[in-house]
Amino acid sequence: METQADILKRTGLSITEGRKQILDLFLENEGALAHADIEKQTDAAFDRVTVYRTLQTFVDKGIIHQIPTTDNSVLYALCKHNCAQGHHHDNHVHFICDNCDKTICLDDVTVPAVKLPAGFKPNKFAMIVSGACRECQAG
Amino acid sequence: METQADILKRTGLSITEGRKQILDLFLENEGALAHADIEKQTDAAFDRVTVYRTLQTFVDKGIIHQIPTTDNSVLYALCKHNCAQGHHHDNHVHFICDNCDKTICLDDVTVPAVKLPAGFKPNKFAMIVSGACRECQAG
DNA sequence: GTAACTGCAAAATATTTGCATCCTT
DNA sequence: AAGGATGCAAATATTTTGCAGTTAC
Repeated sequence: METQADILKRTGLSITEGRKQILDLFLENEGALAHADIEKQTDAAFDRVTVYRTLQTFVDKGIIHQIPTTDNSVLYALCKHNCAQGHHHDNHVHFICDNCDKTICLDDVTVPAVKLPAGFKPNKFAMIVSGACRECQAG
Repeated sequence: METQADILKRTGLSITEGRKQILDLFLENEGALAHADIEKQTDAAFDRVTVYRTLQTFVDKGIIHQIPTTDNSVLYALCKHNCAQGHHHDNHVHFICDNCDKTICLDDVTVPAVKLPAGFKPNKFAMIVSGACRECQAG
């Protein structure tokens, strides 16, 4: 399994305490993270601005990607498959739990095809399903 | 065809100049609108705050709905089918044009079914397709 | 006339930028 | 040592709230 340091090295980024910790959060979490989650889970050890810049850097390098949400908050999740720099392969379904509010990447569920009206040329597909996740369903 | 005044009357809202004009924008536009679009297209005739409150009121009344976008901006579009108050029926596909940036509700394209892993109980489905829209494709 | 709506001011929140300092390589 | 990364301050942008004045019904 690739560690945080491996990922940083592979993408040509300096290995710093902040990047390691933030990357760890993504590696440990099944769900997606918001900027606020990261501040909270790192106990505000890093400047708010550093978190912004780190997330932007990770997106640029193809380490994480932004997730579209129904409530228009900004969420990020690891790119589990091979995302080249600036070209994300993010064609899996995202699940948002109505109960615990977690956003989960269903990496194995690809977005189904859909037939568009004449004249539309599709390029990228995204799909968001909301409902009860495994934990909240079981509980 | 229902006019802006009809819609306001039907939903029990006072008919004011601002609401009529903002509603007109939605009725005239195929695409979805952002807060900034509305300010621009009304020549800032109304207070920024009024626009925020008007949009919120319309969402509450089921006249418009928020659209999830891949770049996490906030967009609104008319509810063309029957959206009861606080309960939107928004199960059609949204199309975002990579070229002209318009967001279009494909009302006739319903979100396709998808098979989720065991343990997930789906409730609502949303789908966003990006690419070239009719106009940008033709041109 | 009364309740609902609007505008203004201001607060709260979110994001970006510049620059000096510090850390990684 | 050099370039990149961080922290702080501050600028900018976005959204919310309170309240007084105005308008729709």
